[in-house]
Amino acid sequence: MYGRDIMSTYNHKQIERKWRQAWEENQIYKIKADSSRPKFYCLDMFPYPSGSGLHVGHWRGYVLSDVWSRYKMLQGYQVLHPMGWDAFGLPAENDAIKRGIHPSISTDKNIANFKRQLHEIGAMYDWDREINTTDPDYFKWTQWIFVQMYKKGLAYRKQMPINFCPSCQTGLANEEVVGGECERCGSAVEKRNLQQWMLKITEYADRLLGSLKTLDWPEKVLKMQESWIGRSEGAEISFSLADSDQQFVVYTTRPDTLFGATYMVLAPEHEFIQQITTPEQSKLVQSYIEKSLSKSSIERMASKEKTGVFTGAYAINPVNQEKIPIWISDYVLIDYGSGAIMAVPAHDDRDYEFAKVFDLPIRPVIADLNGNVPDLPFVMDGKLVNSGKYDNLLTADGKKAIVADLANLGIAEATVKFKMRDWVFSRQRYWGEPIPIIYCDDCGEVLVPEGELPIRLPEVDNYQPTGTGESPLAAIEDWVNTTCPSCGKPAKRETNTMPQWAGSCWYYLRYVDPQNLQAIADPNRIKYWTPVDLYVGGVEHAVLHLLYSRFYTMFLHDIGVVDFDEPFTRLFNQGMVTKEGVKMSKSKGNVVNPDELVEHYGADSLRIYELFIGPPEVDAEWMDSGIEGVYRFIQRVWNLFERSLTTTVASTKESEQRTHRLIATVTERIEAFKLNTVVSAFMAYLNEVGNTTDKQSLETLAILLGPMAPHLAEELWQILGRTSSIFLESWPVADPKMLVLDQVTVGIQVSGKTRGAVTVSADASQEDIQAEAMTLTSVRNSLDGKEVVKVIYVPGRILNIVAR
RNA sequence: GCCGGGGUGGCGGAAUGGUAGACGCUACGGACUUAAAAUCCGUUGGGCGCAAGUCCGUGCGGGUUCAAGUCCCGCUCCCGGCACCA
Repeated sequence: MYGRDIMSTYNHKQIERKWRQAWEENQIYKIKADSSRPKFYCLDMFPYPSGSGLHVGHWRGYVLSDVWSRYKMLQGYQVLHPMGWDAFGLPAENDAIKRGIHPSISTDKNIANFKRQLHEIGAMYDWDREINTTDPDYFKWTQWIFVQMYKKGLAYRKQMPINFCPSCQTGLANEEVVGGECERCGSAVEKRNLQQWMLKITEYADRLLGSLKTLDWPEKVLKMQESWIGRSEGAEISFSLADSDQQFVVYTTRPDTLFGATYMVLAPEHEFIQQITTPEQSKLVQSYIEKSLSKSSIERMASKEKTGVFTGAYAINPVNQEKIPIWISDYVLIDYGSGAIMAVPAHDDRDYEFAKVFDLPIRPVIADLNGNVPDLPFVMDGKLVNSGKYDNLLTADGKKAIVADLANLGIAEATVKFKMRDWVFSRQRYWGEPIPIIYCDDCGEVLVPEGELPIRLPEVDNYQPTGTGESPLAAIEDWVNTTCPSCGKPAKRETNTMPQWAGSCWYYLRYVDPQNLQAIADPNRIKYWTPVDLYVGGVEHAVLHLLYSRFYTMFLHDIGVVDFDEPFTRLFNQGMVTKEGVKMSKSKGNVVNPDELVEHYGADSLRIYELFIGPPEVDAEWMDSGIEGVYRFIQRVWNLFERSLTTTVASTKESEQRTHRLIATVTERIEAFKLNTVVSAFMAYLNEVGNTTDKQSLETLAILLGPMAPHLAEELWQILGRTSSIFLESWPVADPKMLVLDQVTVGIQVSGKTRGAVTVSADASQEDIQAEAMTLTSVRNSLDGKEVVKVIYVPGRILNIVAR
C-alpha cells in the first residue's frame, strides 16, 4: 500500500535528519574487504583542518566523489570512500606560538568542527576508518618509511644552500617555492646554507616520468609533472685550462655546436673559480660573487639583463684547440648540470644576449637545411658548418659524432639530466613528525630502532622557531638528550621535523587498515583495495603532493609493501568555486558558508547545486539565485511523487521509453563526469513527465536520484512503500530496445541552411520525409526557381536538399 | 618566451561534423490572491515584418565539406603552469 490521501510538503530538515540518523544506525556504509565483490576505492584529498571550516568550494569535490561512490555502490561495488585529517602544519603551530596552547588541542577542536560540517554533506564516509596524520599510531609509520628509505640510502644529510622562508622560519623544498616566493605564505625566499635531510627523489626521476603515460589523469597535471621532472639528453664534456692540465666539466644538450663555443661560463658559486682567477681579475670576481650571493632568488629572477665578469683564465676547446675565455655569471645555475657551460652565442638565446653585452665573438656553426645561415641566434636544428670534418652533418648526427669522438679521447660522455632536484625534507619547526635519527659522538648518525617508533613530540613551553635553522625541539633538553641505540652512550636526537607532505604521501594505504599496530596495513587488505581507483582534489597539488606520493609509492613497491608503482589510477581535479571572480578565502572575506545553506535549503539542494553550477573541472562563480532553482527542482520532484501516489497512473510504452532514456542519459553523463548535465537531464525529464506518472517510473527515478540527493531518494523510496535502504538496490540498466523512438523529428535544410523540421514515424523513408518537407513554406520558398542537385539524408537527423 | 586550457544570449552553461542556445538563473507578461510571498502558465540571441516569413548570429580572417561552435591554416584576447635548467 503506498497510496496516501493527503499531500505533504517537502521538509528537508526533517528528512535529512532522519536519514542521517538511519544511516548511522544501520551502518550501511561500513565496509570490509570482500573478495567476492569488485571493489572501488574513491578517495578525496584529505583536508588540513583549518580554523575557518568548510566553505562551498570544499563541498564541490566532496560531493563529486560521493556521487561516484554511491553510483558505484549501486552498481554492486564494494566501495571504500574514507576521510581523514592532514593535521600537521603551520597554522596550528603559529596559533600555538601566539596563544601558548598545544597545537594538538586546536587541531582537535578544528577536526570536530570539520567533522560536523562534513556530516552535513551526507556523504557515505565510513568514520571507523578516519585517520589523522598527527596520531602517533599513524606517524609511527611515516617515520617507519623514513627509516626504510634511510636504510636504502635514499635519505641523506647534506650541508647546502637551500630555500628558506623567513616568515615561516623554515627551509622549503624546491616544489614549495613558486616564482621565488613561499608557496604557503608568499614571502620572498632566501638562500641559507644549512645542514639538511634530503630524500633522493631524483633516483626515481626516470620512473616518475616514464609511468606518467600509464595514468588516467588530466593532461594538464601530466604535463606539469613532466616539465617539473624536466628530462634532457646531452653530454658532459671536459675542458682543459689553457695553462695547466686541470679540467672542468660542462653539460650541454648541443654538443653539435661545440665549434661555435666562444667562451665559457661558471656559476658564481662554482668552486673552480678560486683556482683559476688571475690576480688582476681577482677583485672584480670576488665582488661579483658577493653581489650575486646576496641576491634573493626573486631578485635574481627579476632582472634578466646579463651580468658577469671575466676570470682572466682560458680553456681549450677540445675539438679545435682554440683558446677561449672563462667568465662567471649568475645566469648559470650552480645546481644544474655541472654549474658550468660552454657558451655558443650563435645558437643560444642567453649566450647571445651575454655575448652582445660583453662584445664577445659570435660564430655561427649551424645553418638551415639549405645551407643558409639564418638570423642569429638560431636555436633550431640544422646542418653543421664551420665545424671542420663535421661539416654538413645534421644536428642529430653531429651530436652523436662529436660526442663519440670525444668519448674515445675520454673527455666526453652522453648523459641525461633532470631539472628535478632532491627533496629538502627537514623543517625547523615543532609541529611535524620528528625525524628518527640519533647523533652519537662515537657512532655518528644512528637510526632509531624500529621497535622504538614512534618518536613522539615532547611537550614544550615555547613553540617559537629559533630562526637559526634549529627547531624549537632543540631547546627541550630531556627530549634531545638520549642514549645511542648502538653503543648506549649519551647521544642527541635529531631536532628537525618532517614536512607536511610526509604524512600525506602514503595515507591512502592506511585507510585500508587504519588501526593496524603491527604493520603499515595488512597485505591482503592492501592487495584488495589499492591502488585508488578515483582520486578527487584540487589542481594545486599537481607537482607537490602528487609527485611526492608517487615517489613514496614507487619506493614502497621496491621494498615489497605494495605491488604497483602508481597510487592513483584516475585523477579528477575539480574547479574552484569563486565569488566575484576570486577564490574563496577567509582573508578575502568572500566565503559562502554551507551551514546556512544547508539550514535553509537542505544538503540535497546544496549537493545538486554544487553539481549544477558548471562543468566540474572548471572554476565556477557562486550565485545565490542558482540554489533557489535547484530547491524548486527538488520540490517539483517531491510534488510529482506526492501527486502520483494519491492517484493510480498506469505505465505506458511512452512512460517506459522516457524512463529508459533517462537511465541511459544519466549513466552516460555520470561516466563522462558531466555532472552538471546530469542535473539538466533530470530537470528536462521532469518537464516532460507532467503532473503525475506511474509507480515504475517513480522507482527508477528515485534510484537515479540517489547519488546526487541521497536523503531525498531514501525518503522517496520509503513513501513508495519500501522498507530497506535505496542504496541496497541496483543501478538500473537501460534496455536498448526502449531507446528506439517511434517518431523522429528530422531537420530540413536547403543547401545546408536550416529551413524547418518535420516529425515523422521512425520508419519513414527518405521519400516520405522529402515529400513532407516540400509542404513547408520556407522550403518551397528557398527552392523556388532552383534545380535540385542532390539530396542528403542522415537517418533520423537531417535531410539536406541541395539546389542550384 | 615556452607549454596547457579557453572565447557561444542579459548571466551560468548545452550541443557523437547534422535543427546552435538544452537545462537553469534573471527580466517581462498573465493566472491565483483583498494584497504580497510562494506556486502555476507564457515570452525571453539580434534585426525587419500585422503575419506567413526573412536576414544576421558561437573572438577575428581564410579554408575543407552537401553541412562547421565542432575539422584544418593564420591571427587576436583571456585564464592557468613553467620560466636564465645550458
